[in-house]
Amino acid sequence: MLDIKFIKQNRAQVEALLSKRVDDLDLDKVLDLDVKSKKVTTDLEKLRSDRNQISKQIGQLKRNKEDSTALESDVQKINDLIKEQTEAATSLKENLLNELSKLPNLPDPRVPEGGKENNQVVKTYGEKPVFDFKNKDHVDLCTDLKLIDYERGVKLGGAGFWLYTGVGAALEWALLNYFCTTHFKDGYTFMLPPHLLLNANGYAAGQFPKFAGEVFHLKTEEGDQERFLLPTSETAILNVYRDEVLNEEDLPIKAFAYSPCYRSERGSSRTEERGCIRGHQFNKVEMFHFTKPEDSEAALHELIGRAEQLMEDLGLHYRTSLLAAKDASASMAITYDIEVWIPSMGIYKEVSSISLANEFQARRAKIRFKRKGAKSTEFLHTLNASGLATSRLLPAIVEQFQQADGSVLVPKPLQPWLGMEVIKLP
RNA sequence: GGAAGAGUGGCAGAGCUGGUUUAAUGCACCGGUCUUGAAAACCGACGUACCUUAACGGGUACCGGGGGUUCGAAUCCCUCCUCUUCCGCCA
Repeated sequence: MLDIKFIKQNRAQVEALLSKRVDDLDLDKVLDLDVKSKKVTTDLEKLRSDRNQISKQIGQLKRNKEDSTALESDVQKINDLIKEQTEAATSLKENLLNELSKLPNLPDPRVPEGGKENNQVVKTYGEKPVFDFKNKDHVDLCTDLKLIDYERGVKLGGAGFWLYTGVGAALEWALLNYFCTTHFKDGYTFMLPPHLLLNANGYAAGQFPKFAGEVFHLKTEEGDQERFLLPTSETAILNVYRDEVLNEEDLPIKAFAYSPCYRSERGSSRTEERGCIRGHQFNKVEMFHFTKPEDSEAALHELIGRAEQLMEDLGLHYRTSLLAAKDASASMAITYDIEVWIPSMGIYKEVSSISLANEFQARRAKIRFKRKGAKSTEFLHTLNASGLATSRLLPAIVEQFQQADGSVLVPKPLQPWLGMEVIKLP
């Protein structure tokens, strides 16, 4: 969420930046609501102040056994006004918050305008494999090698689910293990969060109300708190410190988590995304930083470097792009995507998204920190990066490393886990 | 699942028969005096958010969350959440 004060004081700048990602930008609405809301609030506080004062006088009169009925009826009148004003103030504040949370984050000046077509490739690693035989797509490869059972997966979970079996399950697990071990060794705090999150966490992360349709909601019995299945562990990690004030020396906090990601993906299934390119459940290791504002730029580069290193260790051909304003998530100031080459599709598919939110997420989740000796608190900066999403890597690995005889070479770092260098046809 | 108890400022802990308590007191932290320095002692400051003011300052809200009673709620009532202890069930 943006700071209404900042919008007020830097209107021209905010308009220039936001128009990169919003077409019909109209700041008048929020600014107007803010003025009205402040006016009503000030009036209301004055009334309350009056009431508090008179009530004290009543207390004094009562203690002295004197008559206070005149004052009591005065307060009664004030209370009627307070009731009216409270309703007005509440509704104005709600509207303001509502309008304010519709605004996306201010894009970083480096971010190109417009949509996808303006994404800038900033790095390419490796080369597209050239096959001197008829290469298969990952669905055929996974089926022939008995890595994934698509049909029985659908039997279990319905469309959009698959079942890892045998070496396939081991390969997926090896990837997750490799990533988690790497982050753990590098001093990141390992977190295994609950997969069912309270709705409050969805609001703080900005998923709700806008993207409420994209997650699985859990119907609960009356009286229970509403929960949803996490769409990414980013939602969980961000909320770990929700409503807290951290000390300067606690920062930076570098954490990572593994969880399946559950997404409803309504209306987004496409034939070219068969197999496990897009499903309702996929595995992802997520890195997260909470930093002081002055340290967030360095953290962004650390995260990009880490995600790229994992790709390079696996030997996969990929590219890194700086996303254009409209292609990136609205809460982020700047986002880089790492995309892996899927030979059968002839395109690159996202396996990591590395983003800097600045204080946008922290403001919404109320995560602050206090500098040593400082009087007041500041919002900290948050960054997140997949490191990495495995369910798209497995298809990339089998496709990029397939051999003429139908076997697949296992990337070096995974060989110890699997106990094999080649996955052969059964 | 059943029963009982409890949730107060960084921590501990009063207040909880409603109104001089603006949330006492202690500890911690911070500033100062003293000291060669430190400790001790003493003095002072010491929550968060928002509104208002050029500034000093003033105001409002917050005692787990929400709602209610009242002129007035940390204090009374309702409800939800969390924790502790005991019983039951259980991977």
